[in-house]
Amino acid sequence: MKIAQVWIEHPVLKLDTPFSYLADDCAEKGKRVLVDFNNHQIVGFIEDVFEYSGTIAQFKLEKGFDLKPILSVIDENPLFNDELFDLGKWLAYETLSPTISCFQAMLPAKIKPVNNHQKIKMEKYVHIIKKADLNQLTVKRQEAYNALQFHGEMSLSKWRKDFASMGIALEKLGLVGQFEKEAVFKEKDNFVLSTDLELNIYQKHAFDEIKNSKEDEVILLHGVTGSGKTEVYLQLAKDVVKNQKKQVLILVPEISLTPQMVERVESRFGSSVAIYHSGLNNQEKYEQYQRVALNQVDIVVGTRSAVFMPFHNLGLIVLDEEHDQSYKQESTPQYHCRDVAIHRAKTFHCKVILGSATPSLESYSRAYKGLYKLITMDKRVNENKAKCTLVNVRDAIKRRQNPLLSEPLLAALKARLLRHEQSILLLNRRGYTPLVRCEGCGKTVQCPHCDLALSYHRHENLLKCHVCGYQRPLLKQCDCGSTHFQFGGYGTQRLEELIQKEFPDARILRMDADTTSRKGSHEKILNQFGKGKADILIGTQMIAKGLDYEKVTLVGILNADALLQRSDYRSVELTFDLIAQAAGRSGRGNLNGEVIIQSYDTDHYAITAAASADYLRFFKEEMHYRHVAQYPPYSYLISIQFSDFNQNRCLSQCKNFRQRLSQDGYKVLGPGELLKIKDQYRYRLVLKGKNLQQMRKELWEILQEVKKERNLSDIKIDVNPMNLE
DNA sequence: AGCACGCCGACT
DNA sequence: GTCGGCGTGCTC
Repeated sequence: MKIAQVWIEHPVLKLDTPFSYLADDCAEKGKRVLVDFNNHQIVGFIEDVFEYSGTIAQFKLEKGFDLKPILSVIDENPLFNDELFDLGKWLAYETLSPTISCFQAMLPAKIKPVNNHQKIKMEKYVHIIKKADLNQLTVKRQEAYNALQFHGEMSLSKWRKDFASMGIALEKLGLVGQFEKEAVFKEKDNFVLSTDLELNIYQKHAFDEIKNSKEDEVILLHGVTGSGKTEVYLQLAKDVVKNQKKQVLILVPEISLTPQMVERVESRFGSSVAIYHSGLNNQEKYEQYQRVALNQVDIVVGTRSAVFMPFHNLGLIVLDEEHDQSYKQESTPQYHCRDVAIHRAKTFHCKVILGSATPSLESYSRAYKGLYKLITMDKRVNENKAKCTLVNVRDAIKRRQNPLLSEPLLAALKARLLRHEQSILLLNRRGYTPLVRCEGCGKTVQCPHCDLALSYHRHENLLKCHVCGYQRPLLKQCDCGSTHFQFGGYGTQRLEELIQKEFPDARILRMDADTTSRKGSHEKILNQFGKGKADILIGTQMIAKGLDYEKVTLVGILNADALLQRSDYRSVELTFDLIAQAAGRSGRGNLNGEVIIQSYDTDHYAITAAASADYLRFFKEEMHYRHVAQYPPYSYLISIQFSDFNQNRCLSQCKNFRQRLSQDGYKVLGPGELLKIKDQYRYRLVLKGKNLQQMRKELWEILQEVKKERNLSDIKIDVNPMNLE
């Protein structure tokens, strides 16, 4: 008899092990199955199938549990080949997360091995089921019959449209029958194809260097904003597709997968492109996934999860804006897209290009050490550079100017309005005011579920928690009896109001989590701005990246050092990235750009280096601090976070866990108390050491033991966490 | 996480 | 007598 090892999605998967079921011949590695588990029908994923020579009774004697049969095998063909299967197993160990969660993350929603699996959309088709004697048909019916015979099959809708009543007649005669088929992606055919742009000498140099590099090399392409990296990617991609007959994967952050970008790739490669991003619905994602699985596309452009596409023969991976935070998945499995890309490239023996104007310190230091090949492009294509002005907010306040809109910024805005040019203002805080304080008792209004202040949103007259989403109306009276509240700080809503007051005629668009909550509203706002329907775009960090509008000649960064005040070891790097990226939005066209940076601290190297677009200076300064504190890239971190509504249990389990760690070759920081979120108390340990493999191995072994215990607080592991706030 | 099993209190 | 309270333990 055959026994299948099946991964299931169930809380007992805390012990990350597959369960055994009695299998039939259809059962095969990589297929989904329906099984009975504790009187529940659930979906599982087959790890492997093996022959067992004994009986069920003998099996029970040997292993101590009964064997139930697989109820049904869901898939006709395995969802994974060996490469993808191994990738999933590798990912589970790499991120120390449940194997089934990795398989789930790798597949589009329609075919995830989850319990409430979805229906795949079917479409009706017609084909000939009985050969006709043409002489017995009218001329019109013959036409319809011949057309169908020529095509073999036709979608029912096209059949009905083209041959209406004749079609129905043929069906009634029993000559033509309907059948169902999976809906497939309808290819567009109206591509406006364009040819390659001519590369300048810097682009040509980069192109040649990459083309001539070793087969499985990782290349860091450090190119300033506007240096024309995309054109280099596209021409390399074309080379791989045309000359090597292999596929290319281009990964981009969510935010930069704009219609402009899609258009650009499609104009080069036409219908052989698959686009994969969060804007697609589940059916569309499934269709794109199938196109890749069936080897129908040469190029995939997609966000993080596209790194798991079922390629057959991958020839190149491009990871654009490689420093971008959105490449890290913040829910289980907490993988970094870059790590997966590099791992897959190794199995396919293909090159990886990491591109960025502000590379992550990890990547740049590896390139610096020679582990990656470093290629630099430091000239903008249009050769002009934005003029950068630093405004010290302290001085502005002394001169009785508005701390949010200093005189130089107001003057610059006014000038753009007069010249009909556009401006972008970045304020990394949404809402009206981030703080509401009672004047009677002096308390700030807190979220009842989190250790955080509620933000005031004036349009809806609501107080909102930006972490858990809790909201309530602003009460007229505080518990202490006072009816006076003080509104502190500035959010994007208040900024919008302020600017409208200053410039009553200006057309303003605001883009933040509040105005983009509905699907597609993001694109809508950008589209309007792109078409020149607004003069000023106000937004949070979501407007800092990727936008490329010719008419934008002013970028204002209003609270440049807000991020610096965070305690996180990465906050300086984030500040630099944000400012450098935002500044890169100005003067993309032929007009000269200007950037105004307002900050309390105008001497901090993250701000001055970003203002002068000096990555290397920033890199050296920041590496010095990382070295002193032994933070990445000088060490590796693993965060172990405990959360529980019971504070004592949470803390004691955290402490217990710490006891188990040998601290051999690494340090343990903590338990550190984190802010309460959604009524969950949180404590965290952080491992810090140079030997990641060894830390991971020990942690894996401890987790195997710990997870056998009952009444466990929730444990979340993050290998190489991107933030430690 | 569910859900059965089990052993004690107050009810038609 | 028995209905049901929720502590405990198990799931191929």
